Formats: sequence, structure tokens, C-alpha cells
Amino acid sequence: MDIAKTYLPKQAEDKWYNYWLQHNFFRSVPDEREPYTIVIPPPNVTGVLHMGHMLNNTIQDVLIRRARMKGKNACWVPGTDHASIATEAKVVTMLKERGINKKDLTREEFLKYAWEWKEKYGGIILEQLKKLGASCDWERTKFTMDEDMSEAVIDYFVHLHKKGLIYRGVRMVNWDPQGKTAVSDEEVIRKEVNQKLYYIKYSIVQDELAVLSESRAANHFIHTPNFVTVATTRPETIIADAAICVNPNDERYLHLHGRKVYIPLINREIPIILDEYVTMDFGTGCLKVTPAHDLNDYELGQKHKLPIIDILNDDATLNEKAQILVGEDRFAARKKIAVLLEEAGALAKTEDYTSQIGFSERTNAVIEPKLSMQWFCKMQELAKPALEYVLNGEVKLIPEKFINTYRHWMENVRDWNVSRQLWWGQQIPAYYLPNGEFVVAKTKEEALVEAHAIDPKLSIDDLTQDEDVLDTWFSSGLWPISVFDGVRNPDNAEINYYYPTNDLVTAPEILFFWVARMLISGHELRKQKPFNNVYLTGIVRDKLGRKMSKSLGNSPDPLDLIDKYGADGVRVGMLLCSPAGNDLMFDESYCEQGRNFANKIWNAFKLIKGWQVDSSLENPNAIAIEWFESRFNHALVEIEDNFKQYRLSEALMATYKLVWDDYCAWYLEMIKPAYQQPIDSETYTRTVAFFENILKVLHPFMPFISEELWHDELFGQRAELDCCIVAQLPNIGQVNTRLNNEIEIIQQVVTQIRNTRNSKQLSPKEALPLAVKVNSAIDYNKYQSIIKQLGNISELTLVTEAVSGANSFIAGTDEFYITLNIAVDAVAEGARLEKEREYLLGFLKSVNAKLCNERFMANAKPEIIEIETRKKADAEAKLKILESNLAALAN
RNA sequence: GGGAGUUUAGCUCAGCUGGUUCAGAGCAUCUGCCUUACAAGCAGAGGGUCACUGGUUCGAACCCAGUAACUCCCA
Repeated sequence: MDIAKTYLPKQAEDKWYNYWLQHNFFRSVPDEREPYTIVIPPPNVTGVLHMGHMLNNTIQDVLIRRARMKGKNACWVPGTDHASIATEAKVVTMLKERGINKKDLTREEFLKYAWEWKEKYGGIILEQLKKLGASCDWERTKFTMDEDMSEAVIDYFVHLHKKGLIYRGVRMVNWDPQGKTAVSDEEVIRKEVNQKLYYIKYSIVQDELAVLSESRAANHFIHTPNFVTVATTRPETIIADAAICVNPNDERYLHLHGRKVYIPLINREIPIILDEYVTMDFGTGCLKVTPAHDLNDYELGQKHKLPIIDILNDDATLNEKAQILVGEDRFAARKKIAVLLEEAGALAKTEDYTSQIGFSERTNAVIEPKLSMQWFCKMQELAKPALEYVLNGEVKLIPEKFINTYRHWMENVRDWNVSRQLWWGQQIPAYYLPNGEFVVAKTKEEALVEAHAIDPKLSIDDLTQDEDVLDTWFSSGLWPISVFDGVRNPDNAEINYYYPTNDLVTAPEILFFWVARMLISGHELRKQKPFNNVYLTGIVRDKLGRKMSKSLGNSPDPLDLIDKYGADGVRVGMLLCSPAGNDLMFDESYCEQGRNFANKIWNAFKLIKGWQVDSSLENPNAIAIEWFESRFNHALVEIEDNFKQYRLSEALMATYKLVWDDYCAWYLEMIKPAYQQPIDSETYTRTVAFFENILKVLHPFMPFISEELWHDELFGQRAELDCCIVAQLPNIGQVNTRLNNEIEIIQQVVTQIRNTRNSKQLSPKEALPLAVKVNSAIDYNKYQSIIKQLGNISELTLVTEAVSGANSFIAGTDEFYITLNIAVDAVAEGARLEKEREYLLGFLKSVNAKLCNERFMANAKPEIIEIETRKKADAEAKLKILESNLAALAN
């Protein structure tokens, strides 16, 4: 049978993914084994796979596969998030394209369209995850708006309300005029924007005070203008001004104290108020106070009991209260009002100005601060235990640097606006009575019972439910509980078995959005943390460090990458560049490296596969076998250690080197029989067994190629369920440190031989004689065959004196001589030796400096001194050899 | 403006309690090889003022202070 020259991922991937599915290897049900649980961070239901998902889910799959191979009952729960604003926005756009306006639809009609949309496009992303090899228990797939999931959300809301943690109130919220909903602070993205600063003149009302101040000014020969100038980026809101504020300490404006001014264009009178809040050196030092349209102004307005004049509609067009430019959009109005002010002589000047502006994360509209009636969740008390879990280490954040950030946020948490003026989501279970009072209950029927306590005559039709839906994070915050039905049935077998989950893998940007809220709900509902560890991945950036985004077009399509490099290659590529918690500069070349690695594995397989076994042969490779076994165990320790610390890329690198360097480059070369020669059966059996163990170690990282090779007849007949995915990871055996160290010296010897050959431009085919003068305890007879095979050495002789006229090198403390037919280039050889000698002399000097330093000898730990002493002895021995070689060369 | 973080080879990163021949890895680069598993490969080599300045110490990439640049979070 011909074996393909390279590994062909396409054939293997679908085949084995389906095989795993058919044999239920991803399925988890509670049993007597220890559970290992991960809940997926649910992606937006209408989303498509991007590089961030790719990284995130590769990590989860590595963890879950490894747990499975350690005998745990591994359960990875997949699902999607309804993402209310994002999805509703998409549906609205889709309807618009079909000529349908959301305004013309009833809530029910709109939701029907939305569900249709969800059925059609929802869950594409989950199908894409399968291409990556994600071993989720698909039977458990959840959607945050599934009936049971929504019920859990309502239950939780009612629960919090009963505890007095939910309230309704007028607040300044971040209003998204395009989505026509409030969004939370976390959903506002601030960006630096170039704007204009408008200097507007407000004329001062002439009254009896004016006369007084004028005369005062006259006394001081000061000319007081009859207007004040105010700097603002938002001239369209002057109509909503309630006051002008100056700092009471500002000497420029003493004459304004107690006065009033006219708002330009509409000539409404507003007072001048005094507050130290105003920065004297910004703008003109006069601040226009517009309580309805700015958060700080709102607070200032509350303090000074100013009226609130809201001149904007929900879509950010001007309403009748504006009196002028009614119906115009705020940005159009801004330009027009500037012209009007100019014409009225009220515009002093404009300046360029950059400042931070809030944009809606979902619609990218400029956020408008707006007063509105919203639902809030009190956070202060809820946040305390959620913070405690992290501070006392019960929940570990990886890397730890996020603990500070988390604490800072949780200690300064503000009440959470949970209502959204949307239809797609869980409708708030608050029911209004005709008199305006409301009750909160799970169903309308239960609400009626509650309502009867207020008015016994009410019927069910007298109740109207609140129009708003709950923030999406309100439902995803329940995710680790609700996917196991733990909100509705807190004592069911599944939640008791799987909860708390083990690891959560997510992005640091949603630490507060999501992670904090799961900790809160976990404690609130179960008095238990939702997970033990939170692994925070970095943001995937491009080579230039830019965040990957659709608008920049710098994000490769993950499916294209899989197509090009194979799923295993892409997985390896993602992991190679992903230290925990640091952003990663992704570059396709990492995937290429992953693909090449798969190919290397494939070729090692091809080599072994081609061997003929002759059972009459003795095993000449006992040392090589013993060494690899020891080296393998050493690697297992390293890999285990890396996993314990969630250093996944290092665990992968240790695996990579084990396979490429130790197994392929050294071990296979040590035991490889000569061309077309058979191999002895013991070496063959052991080598195949090593390979099988390597496949197991590789599997979490590279599930497809490992499973593909696992089933080759090289490893014998496999039962139907004997698959790599459920194989148990090899136990860690003994490490023979001495052997490992000695082979390391042997490797140095081999490298030096090759180096000599290279520098003399000798063919690797030409066998060379090697003489060794042993100064160490190494028994070179033991390693003779290895050195001969790897260095192509014709004969290895032990000598007691330096060999003159030979090329020499040192490995460890032993001396090696290669006698060549060609004359030794004494000059070049001498220079080389001299260079080494100089290095050693410098080294000795620094060691001696330490050892001669009394303070070092007095303070350093004894083992350090011992090491230094040994370093000195070693260096001196080497130096002696070098010097004698140099002397021999000179003769 | 407040807080956090980063700075080590061309690139991406390790370097854990200050002390192993400690300045490392992978990739990239250079040189030589189409050597019967693999050119997506093999063999070998070069490459660093550990951001800067000072301090502590017998000893600093590591601890401390300051400076600079970049990144993120909050206002």
C-alpha cells in the first residue's frame, strides 16, 4: 500500500469527527466518575466564527480532551446567546430591506420574524466549531431564550425583586438612539473624536443689579461686556440649558454673581449659578448646565434644583420643546444652530477640539445621555461575595494580574441598569395596575393574585406587562446554573453533579459583563462559586498589533485557515502564539508551523510503517530504548506541570520538542536500521509502543491526526470503541537522570563530529575514526553504537594520551580526536582553540573573583559556594586540555 | 485626570525563591545538503547594552526609586 507523502487533513477530519459523534464520545451523563465541566461562553446566535472564538474554543477543547483522557467525566456544554441588541438590530435591518418597518409591527409579529431569522441563521457558529474539532456534548446545546432558560431568567428576576434588589427609577442612562434602547456603561465604547468647540455668547439680563455692577466696574475702570461666553461641543442643546455655572472663586466673573442671562435665539432667562465643580481654566470658565443631556450637568442640576428640559426624541431628533429645528437630527441641528447663532451674532468663535465620545458597542451610534425610567439591580451587596471568591483564591483568575482590575471594579460597582427598550429578549415580568402601581410575578396569573392585595376588584385584563426586556447579560449571567436547570430545580441530579464547573475560558473584556455576574448569581442562588478557574485569553491581533475586525479586513476566515492548514495545524498555530492573558499577534505562519508539525508526525509514522521485522535479530538498541523512555517520562512531567499552571503554549512546545527532537531527530535516528535492512522485534515493538503513547500526548492538541494514526494496523487491531479520544494518558514513569545527562553529552559529541565534518566539507557518507580520552565517569563502550550510527564513525577507540595531528573537541570533560587524511589547518584550528581558551579564562576570572571575595564566602549559601568551586575545577580541567592541544598543534 | 500592565535576539515569547556554563526557546535568517520517512525536510552556524538612569546586595534580567515608550481599564 502506498502511503501519502504528506498528511492529508481533509480526509481524516470529517471521518473522525463523525465517528466520535456516532459513538457518543462527547456525550456526558452523571456517573460515579469525577466530573470535569466547562460551559462554553455562548457566542451570539447569529454570529460567525472569528479568530477570537477560534482561540477560545481551541483552548477549551484541549482542556476537555485532556480531562477525558485522564478518566474524568468530561462535559463541555455548548450553546448560543440571544444577544438582544445585536440580533434585534440585524432583524430590523433585514426587515427594512424587505420594506417592513419595525414601527408598523406588533411585538408578536416582530418576534415571529426574529425567531424565523434565528432558526435560519442561528447556530451556524456551532457548526463551524465542529470543523475545529470541538468535542462538545451537542445534545446539551442550549440557547439563552429556550423556554426553560427564559423561565430561569424570570425566576431570578422575581427572586431578586422579592429580596428588594430590583427597583425602578429615573436615571441618566446611555441611550442608543439607533437601537432606541438604553445600554449599560460597559456597552459604551469611548473613542477619541475630532470635534468643534463652539463659543456662544449669552447676553446678560439688564436689571437693577446690572446698574450696580456697572457702576462698580466703572469705579475700577473695567469694561464689563454685556454678555458671557460659554464653550460647548453641543450648541444644539442650549435650548435645554437650565443655568450657566461659574466657579465662585473665579475673579473674572464676580460681576455675574446673582445675575441672569438670556439663551440666544429663544431668549429664555436662566440664572447664573456658582459651583466649584467648574474648572476655571477650561474653555471660558463658564459652563452651560443642561441637566437633561449630560450626566454631570444632571447631577449639578439636582444639586441646584434646576428644571430638566428634555429636547430630544428617542431617535435623537429635536422635539417640540426645542421650539426651533423641531424634527431635525441632533447632528444636523448642531450645524444649523451654529449658522443661526452666527447670524444672530451670538457665536464668538469655533475651535477644533478632540474629546472622548461614547459609541454604542452594538450599533456604533453616538450615545446620548438621556433621562428615562429604567429597571435597576442593586449591586453593592451582591458584589461583595463575588469579590470575596476571587480575593480568597477560591476562584482563580489566570493570569493573576486581573485580580486587581476585578477588585477595583467590584469595589466601585454601580447599580446595573437591567432594562432594555427592545422586544427580543425576556420581557420584564412586571405588571402595571390601572392606577400605575405595579407587581412583579412569574406569570400574569400570579401577578393578578398579588394585584388583588392592592385592589381585589381587578381582573386579568386590567394588568399590562412592562414593555422592556432584560439585558442579555442578565440571562447569560445564569449560564453555568441554567444549562443544568439549576435555577428552576436547584436540587436536580445534573446541577449537583456538574456544578461548580471547573474551568471557564473567556476574554478579559467580559470579566465584568459576564464573569462577575456569574459569580454573583452563583452565590445568590446556590451559595457556591460557578467555576474554579477562569482562564483569560488575550485579544487576537494581527501582526501589526491591530485588533482583528471586520472593518479593517485584517481577520482571516478561520474556516479558510482550516482548509489550508488542517484543523490540527490551525489549533497548534493558535496555541503557539497564545500566552495566557496576553494579547497575541497572530500570523498565518504559526498555522504553517502547525501543519509542518503534523507532517513531521506523519512521516515518522511512514518510516516505522515501512520497517520489516526479523525476529531472529538481537536487540542492539537497549540503551536508546531506555533513554527514550526516560526522556518521555521527563517530558510528561514537564507537560503536566505546564498544564497545572495553564501554560498551554508551553505544554504544547514541550510536546513539540519531544516529538520532533527527541523522538524523530534522535531516537529514530539511533535505532533506524540501515537501508532495506530489517529491524529486531523488540526494538520494533517498543518503538511502536512509544509512538502510540506519543499519539495520546498529542491528542488534546491535534485530535485528528492522532486519531487517524491510532487506527492504523501498525498498532494492531482496534475494537470499535478503542479510540485515541478516550485512551488514557500514559502514566508518568521513572526518569533516569544519569542516563539523560550522559546522552546529552553523547549528543554534544555527535554534534561536534557533524560540525567537524561540516567545517571540513566532508560528506556525511564518509565514515570517520574517533578517539576519545575519557576524563569523566562515562562508559563510552556503552554508547559506542549510538555514536557510530549518528556520527557515522568507523571506529571508536579509547586512548590515554592526546592524539597529535588530529582535529579535537571537548564534550563534558572528555577529549575527542578525529584523525583525517587531510592535514589539519594548524592556523585555523589554533585560532578556534584560542578563542575557546579566552572564553574559559574570562569565565575562570569571574568565578575566582567570587571565590576570593571574603564577603561572598561569608554570605552565600554553602551549596552556591560548592557549585562555584565545581565550576572552577571543571573550567580548569578544560583549560588544561585546551592548552595541551594548543601545545600539540604548535609542534 | 485616576488605576493597571508591558518593555529580554529580526518576530512571538520563557526566564518560577536574586546564585547551575544564564542570557534561553520556537519561528525567521545565513551556510552546506534533493543523505531512500519527511525540501512542509536534514546537518550546522550566526544573532542580545535584558528600555534608560541610579540604588540595595558579596552577587541583579529578577528587588527598590526615578525616567521614557507602548497597551489596556475607569473618569
